[in-house]
Amino acid sequence: HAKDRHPCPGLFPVLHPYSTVGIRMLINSPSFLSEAFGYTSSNISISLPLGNPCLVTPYNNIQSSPVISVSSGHQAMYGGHVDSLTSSYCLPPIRPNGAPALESPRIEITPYPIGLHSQYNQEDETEESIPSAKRANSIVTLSLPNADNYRDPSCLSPASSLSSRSCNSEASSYESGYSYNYDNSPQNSPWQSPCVSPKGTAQDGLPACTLMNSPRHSPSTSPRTSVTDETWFTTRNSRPSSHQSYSPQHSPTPSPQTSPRVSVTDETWSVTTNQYTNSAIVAAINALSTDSNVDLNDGIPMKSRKTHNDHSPTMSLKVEPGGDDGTTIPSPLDLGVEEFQNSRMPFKKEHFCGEFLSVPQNPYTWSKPKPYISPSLPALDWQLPSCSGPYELQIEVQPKSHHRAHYETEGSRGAVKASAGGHPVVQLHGYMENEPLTLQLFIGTADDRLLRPHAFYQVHRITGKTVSTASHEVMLSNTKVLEIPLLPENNMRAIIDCAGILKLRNSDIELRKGETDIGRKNTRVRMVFRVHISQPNGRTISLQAASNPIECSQRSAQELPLVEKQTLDSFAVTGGKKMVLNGHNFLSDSKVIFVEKAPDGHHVWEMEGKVDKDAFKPTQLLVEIPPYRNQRISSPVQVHFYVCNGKRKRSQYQRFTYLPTNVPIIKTEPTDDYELSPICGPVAPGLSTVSKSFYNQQVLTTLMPSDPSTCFMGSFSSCHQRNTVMLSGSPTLNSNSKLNELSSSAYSKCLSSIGHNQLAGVQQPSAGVPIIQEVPSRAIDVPSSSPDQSSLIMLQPQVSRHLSSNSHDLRQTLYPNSPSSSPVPSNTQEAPYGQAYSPSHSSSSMTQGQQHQKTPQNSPPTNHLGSLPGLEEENSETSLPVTVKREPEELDQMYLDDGKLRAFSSTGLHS
DNA sequence: ACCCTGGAAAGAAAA
DNA sequence: GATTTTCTTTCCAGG
Repeated sequence: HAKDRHPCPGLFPVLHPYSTVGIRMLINSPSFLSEAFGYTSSNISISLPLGNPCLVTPYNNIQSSPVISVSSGHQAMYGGHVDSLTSSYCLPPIRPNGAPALESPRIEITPYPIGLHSQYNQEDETEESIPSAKRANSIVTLSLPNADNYRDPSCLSPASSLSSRSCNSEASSYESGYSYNYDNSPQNSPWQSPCVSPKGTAQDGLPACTLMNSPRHSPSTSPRTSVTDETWFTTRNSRPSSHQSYSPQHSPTPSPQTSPRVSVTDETWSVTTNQYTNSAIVAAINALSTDSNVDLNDGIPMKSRKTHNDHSPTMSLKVEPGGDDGTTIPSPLDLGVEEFQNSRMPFKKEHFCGEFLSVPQNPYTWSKPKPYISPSLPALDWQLPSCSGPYELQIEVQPKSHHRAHYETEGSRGAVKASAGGHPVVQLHGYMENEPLTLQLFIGTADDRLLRPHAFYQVHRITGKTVSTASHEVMLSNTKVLEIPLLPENNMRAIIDCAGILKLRNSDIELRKGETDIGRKNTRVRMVFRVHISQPNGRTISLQAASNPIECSQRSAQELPLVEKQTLDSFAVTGGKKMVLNGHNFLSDSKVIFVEKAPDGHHVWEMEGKVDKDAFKPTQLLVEIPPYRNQRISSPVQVHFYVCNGKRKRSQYQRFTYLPTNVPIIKTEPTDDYELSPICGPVAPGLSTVSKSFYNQQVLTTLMPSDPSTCFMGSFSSCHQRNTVMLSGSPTLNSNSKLNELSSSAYSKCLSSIGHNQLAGVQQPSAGVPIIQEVPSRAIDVPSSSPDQSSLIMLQPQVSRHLSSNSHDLRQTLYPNSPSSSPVPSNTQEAPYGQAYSPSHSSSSMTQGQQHQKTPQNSPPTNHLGSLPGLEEENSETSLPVTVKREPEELDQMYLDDGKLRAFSSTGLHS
């Protein structure tokens, strides 16, 4: 029935005729998986339009069997699978205290048609066939904006948001990658969303649960459907934002392959590579461990935005100019909805029906279990090493330090370029197989905290004659990921000329339910590249490399001083030597300020270096290193400096190390430091060593505690252990250095996951949620005094102290340009943040521990990140004093309260 | 007819 | 609470 009537069957909610099919698909399809995860992690609420009988039926079915299993499966996954994870990252030990909590997954059915509404609405708009009643329902809720993907999935009703996500990203990715199994089932789509067990088979309980929410899914799955999706998006978008190039995956056929160079066709590419699968998996994982918590459960966004409301009704689609490549089929987004439909609808329908039916029939389609087998791909906010075993993912050519991102209301501002002209280049070394891989690219943060997807920026796919590299988009959680083929024939090297950067309006993102970051002055990003390499043993090695920071705001790029290079990384405490700084936006009266900060953020010392005004150039400064405050340090002291053009025009902190005079000045210090980074990624030429090392170090400190007992307890420790086991067990990861990396990543993951959990707990207090239960307990506990929390507390305190202790000025000093202005670390990242930022003893100890484990090469001679030699050097040179930082009160607030306001207050803005 | 861009006005938010 | 600054987002216009 649906099929006949609707051009876009996928959108159509009615399932029963195919209910069986739909279920099947759910189970098998990766997309489901992801979705399932997403749901699992967060509360699952299914919103049914009561008025709609059709829908009800399907739902019922779903609920009966599949649904319940979902949660359980989830757990199973966590508990059991973790150990067996193939990839190098570690899964967060999500397992709640006892399993029981999870046991009863709940699905809430809300009376109002929230979830569906959005989709339905669109349909309505698009198609008249939908029953009026239905429409009415849906319409009511539809207010949410479309582009939710980016903006606030959270804002959307739970169902809708989920669906949207899954559709966009994971599902789509699968499509392309795996045969079109999914394509066909427009109808599934709605059901798909829910669940698929990661392992396909495995998880005992994991049957799929199907939520119907996402009408979109279906669409996305099938190429043509994509049209609908796009349509959907467009319609929904409050603004013309249309650009968001959602389309990518939508058009399976169209995909990237078009590029001349790449011989690979979509199918080849995707199929050959498991990547897609991976991405799906990743998405799933993300949903689970990461984002899902945040957005899902709350169905309706607490905060409503004006923008959203406006649009819903409008169909105005922004039309993207053309299909990506000439070859590719225009994606729905690209075409106006109508246009698209006209051109494709017929095709779609047929296709749809046919495919849909066929899917179930063809057992083989589902046969590809690989994805399921290794369901775990690291979430995007996990910290991954850039090299492992023989493999190394390297950014051969770094992007320019400035790239003006475009708004949705603008046209594209082109691809990110390299500073020397041309475009960034990424290469995977050590890969000898003949199978192409997929290089993933997303826009990550460049602040002081751990790398994670940037909430306010998205990678934007650039296409056209000038673009030589094929690519296609996938949405993972709220992050758009560009997938680029890495071909053996190209030496596993890719020229990234197909990636631009889209800026999302701060107001849109900040309204997201789980978003704690603020967009203001948070304009620096990094291009993050990932590759997942399947090993013969079934494992998957995931590598990641992040570019140098890229300033994306027009204004900042024009005004803020930027240090790209410094000729000295360290010098004797006596100072006096001149150092050349290369960068941008230097003024004749620019000042170079050296500062030393205490772990708590206080400025222990601040000194201006003499700038040689005669030698001044807009891109170069000559500064004399000032003498350190303490001429008798016995070990190197880490300080920072920044270029200041005025009150609020400061560069980021650059690292500098003062060396004891009695010790020969070895410049290797910084280098070592740099190398230390868990991310063994080599520094790309032209990189700002300083910044790079800084980042790396952060990660290191944060992520690689050698002694878990010291820093992490409870869940953390367990995580640690688990990781260790995994690592040792994995052949590929045997090298010490690798271990480090892995462990670090594992840690980070753990941390981040914790953060998420907390977040979830905080923000998603809703009792009804099954999956989240674990989260809440943990999250809530943290602030309280439970042993396990110690770890958190340690981390937290630093953070809070850090922030709180600083007066306004301090804060600024600490985080000059960085988003830091948003003192509030997202819950998710707080722990790491704290550690990373203010190296505490614990962190240092961690480092040491690391050293033991690690290869000598990696261990820096002395890396007193946390200690203040100047102050404590006397006694603590070797043995780092253990300082327990606590600010329970603040912590409590931070964790317990949600919202930025809280964070702010607790962070000491008030101070 | 577009796509890029650089500029900059108009708005919004923070100081 | 008013005013000034700073930063963001939307527009324009030229290549």
